Amino acid sequence: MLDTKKLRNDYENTANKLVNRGVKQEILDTFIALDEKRRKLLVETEKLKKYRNEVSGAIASLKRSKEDADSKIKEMREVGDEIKLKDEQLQTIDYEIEEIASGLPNLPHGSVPIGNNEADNIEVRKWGTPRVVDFEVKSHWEIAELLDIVDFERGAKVAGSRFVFYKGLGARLERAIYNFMLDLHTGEHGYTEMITPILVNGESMYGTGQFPKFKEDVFQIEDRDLTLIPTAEVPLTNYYRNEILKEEQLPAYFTALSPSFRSEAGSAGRDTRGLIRLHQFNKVEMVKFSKPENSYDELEKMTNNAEAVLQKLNLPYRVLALCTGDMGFSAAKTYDLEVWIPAQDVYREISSCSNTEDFQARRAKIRYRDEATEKLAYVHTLNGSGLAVGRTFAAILENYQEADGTVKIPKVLVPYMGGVTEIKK
RNA sequence: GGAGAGUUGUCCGAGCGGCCGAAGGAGCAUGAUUGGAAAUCAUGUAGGCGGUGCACACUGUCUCAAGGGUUCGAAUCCCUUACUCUCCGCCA
Repeated sequence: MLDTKKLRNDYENTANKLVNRGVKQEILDTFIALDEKRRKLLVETEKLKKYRNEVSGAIASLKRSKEDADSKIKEMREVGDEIKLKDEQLQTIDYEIEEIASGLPNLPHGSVPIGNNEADNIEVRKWGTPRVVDFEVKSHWEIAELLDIVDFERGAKVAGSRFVFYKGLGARLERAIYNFMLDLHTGEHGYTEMITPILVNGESMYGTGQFPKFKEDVFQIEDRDLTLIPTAEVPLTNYYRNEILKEEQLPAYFTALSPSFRSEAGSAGRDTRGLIRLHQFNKVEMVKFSKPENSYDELEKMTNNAEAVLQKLNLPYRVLALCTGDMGFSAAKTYDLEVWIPAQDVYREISSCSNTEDFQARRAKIRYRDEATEKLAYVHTLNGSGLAVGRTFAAILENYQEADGTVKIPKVLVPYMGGVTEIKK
């Protein structure tokens, strides 16, 4: 949730930034008008309530001294009706305000490049050199089918399109990849491993910003307030929802492997083949809770943590700073990691690391007690993939393929593969 | 799934329809004491949304799981939902 006071107190500037992120000016104007209306009504209502409280007190003392209070009670009946009426009006306005406010995206950090779409993202750095080979590289799905380690057809039969079976050494490789990632983050980067609920309630989805705006992007359980998580960011960030943390608990680092479910509505025809865009995929997620003054350092560190995975796997990648037009709803700043996919001759997103500042914390009411000021303040929350496992699997197949389709296992994964050094036909 | 008990502040815990934003304790903060600490004593210690004010602040209102209801007035009575615990059933 945006701090809507910013809109009230610094309208010009804030509105500008929001318009840059695609919010319509009229919506903001409506918001301001409603906000003013609300405060006026609130003052009126509270005056009435004050009066009621005073008279109720008087009635109480009359009753105690056994005096007659009937006329006052009668009057208060009318005041009560009036209060009820105004409260209802207020509730309607509150609802309208909430509807607008909950749909407003986060404000970009000052360091975020201004731009409209992914073409305006800035490459921050590049790591590794794509391998030069003297044979025609195959796509990862060709390799996977050749080696019989991913079964796309039966995935479609059993569940539907965009679902797969990993099979044999394929399943083993997937498992090796995420165990490697988890060990790295817990062992060297200081994260606490979690296994989270995979179904969460609507309040959690609201807390991280998926609801109410992005309901059509997820799978929901019929007739129950349960949604399949689109990312472990949701349960991990909501872990501390409605809580007040002690300052010494910060920063807190969590990591979790989980399947992630995305309905991918609207992306029909894109990446229909292979492992890039599935309805269900594994992802190792990193989430941090930080004091506001440290959150941007934490973002850099988290991004480095994700990069470490790619470096140890020796997969070429680049880091992008997303521009204002390409960032997600909740983010104040985002770095995307893109891994080299040789068959398509492109870099493809494999991780996204964001600082949401207090945007999610405000929605999810995650605060801490600042010991210096003794005041409560919202924590900053960060999330990043460390990494998307399926896409890592695809990148390994493509970058480690031999002319005959054999795939060498990256050195760091061999122990996780029980000593297997290559997957061949 | 059935029956019962519960959910109060940072935590534990009391609470009669009005004098309850809420006893008591713990924790924390400040001060006294001490060479210093422990112990002891004293004082203070919720948040949301508004209003006035440059600000320190002052002030109104709301909040006792959530949402409704009864009432002049609800932590307290009624209803619904969620969660926790105990017993039974079922189950990996």
